[in-house]
Amino acid sequence: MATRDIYETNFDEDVQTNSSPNLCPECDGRVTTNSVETICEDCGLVVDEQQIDHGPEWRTHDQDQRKRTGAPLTAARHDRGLSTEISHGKDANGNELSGQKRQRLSRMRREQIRGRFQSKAERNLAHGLGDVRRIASVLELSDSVRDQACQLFRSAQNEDLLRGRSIEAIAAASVYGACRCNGFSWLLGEVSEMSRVGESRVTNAYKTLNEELGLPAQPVSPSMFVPRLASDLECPDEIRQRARALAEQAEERGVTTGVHPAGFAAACLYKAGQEQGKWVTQSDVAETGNVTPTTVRTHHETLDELAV
DNA sequence: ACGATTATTGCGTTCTT
DNA sequence: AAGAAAACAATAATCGT
Repeated sequence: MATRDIYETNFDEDVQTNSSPNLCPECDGRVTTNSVETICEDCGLVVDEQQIDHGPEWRTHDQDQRKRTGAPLTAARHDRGLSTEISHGKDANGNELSGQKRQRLSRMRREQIRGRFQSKAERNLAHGLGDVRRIASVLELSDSVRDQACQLFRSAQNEDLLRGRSIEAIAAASVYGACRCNGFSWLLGEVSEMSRVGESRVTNAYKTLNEELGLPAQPVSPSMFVPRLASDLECPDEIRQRARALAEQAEERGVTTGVHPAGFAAACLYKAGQEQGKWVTQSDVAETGNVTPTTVRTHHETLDELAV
């Protein structure tokens, strides 16, 4: 049951939009398509961007599934890596084999290795996608974002990014990456809390994910964080919108780089409240934003300077 | 509760080996 | 190229009003 669940996919109309041109419109150079975007090899121009839609990989995976013949291998491979090797050339007594038998043995060896490899990969995949789905449901992400996270995990596995890392770390990083690419305000620490691995592992995993896959990820901005804090505080719409405007102004002037988005968003909500007569205290917004009143004060000052 | 001052943490850079 | 370390910015803690 879990298996069926894992292999479900959204094969909607948005998958087959990859009618990417073969030549770069700028310099007529060759273009290559990686898992995220299509770029020109000569000038580096991004010809086509995919929104973390790794549809083609589904297809190849499906083809692999169909190509594999014989009984289901799933439950059959519990060898824990202690696997059988089929040797070359000689039989068990060291005698030479006939050509026909050598051919058969060669074929068997090929099949066995292939089956072993696939079962390992699929175990990882099933485990990882399970984690992805679990974390995504805890964070109450939409199905489309969750599926993007699943695609990210598949890409990570295809790119051989799992070796040396734990599956759960990659899974959490995939979820976080999907959040970042869709403008969600979950922080890495919050996502990693949902997994059973340390935050540093998830950080590492996300870092390599970002580098190797070239995610179109944008940093969590304070303005993105305002709605979340506002709903936690049950804030009036008017103040929320004003706070968001404040945050966007500050971002445009470039004073929010490097600051904790929650801290700055909290300061914006505080200032918006002040403008409408007192609404909440510094410590209140600070608490819901998981920052200290000191941080709120600091950013409140910079907001005041901006308004002058 | 807010403001000011000091302490701590985290993180990108730089310097070594 | 990988690791250590000095330096800086952001955040937290503490105290005073």
